[in-house]
Amino acid sequence: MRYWLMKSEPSEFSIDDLAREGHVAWFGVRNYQARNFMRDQMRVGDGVLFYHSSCAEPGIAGLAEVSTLAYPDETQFEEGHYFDPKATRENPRWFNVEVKYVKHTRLLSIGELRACPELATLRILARGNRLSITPVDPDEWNLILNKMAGERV
DNA sequence: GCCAACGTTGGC
DNA sequence: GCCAACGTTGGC
Repeated sequence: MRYWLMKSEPSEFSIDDLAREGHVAWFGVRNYQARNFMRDQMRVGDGVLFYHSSCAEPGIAGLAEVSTLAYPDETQFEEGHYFDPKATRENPRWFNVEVKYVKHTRLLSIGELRACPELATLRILARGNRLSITPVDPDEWNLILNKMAGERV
């Protein structure tokens, strides 16, 4: 069992949307590293920190769980923003898992995460990080869950 | 809107 | 296979 942090712009898809819909196909990832994480390493039941990015209050807003293995991302075959002319059904290039809602949490802002020395290793806090999907260490996961349960300092 | 940082592209 | 140019990400 592994742990992950997955970014989403709440104007596109927020934790509220996930709560309403129950689960979602994580389509549209067009970065090879992020794809490889989904395709090669994600397993059903993996824990997910749901992160709101590019918004007024960036931070971890909830918990989710990987609910399917990766399969070819349908949007690569369809006309539109995510279309990839080099992808074929025989040779798909992009994959997605599905993720299901677990719960809302209090918002752990990026500022609060940064302020915690034990979380300095969190990939999302690394300089210049842009990956939309990053692995989270078990220690980091436990610490973050504890912080969610506690009061903001 | 700015801009640093990074990934991707394509000419050579 | 190098590397400059370009596009994107995302916090501020």
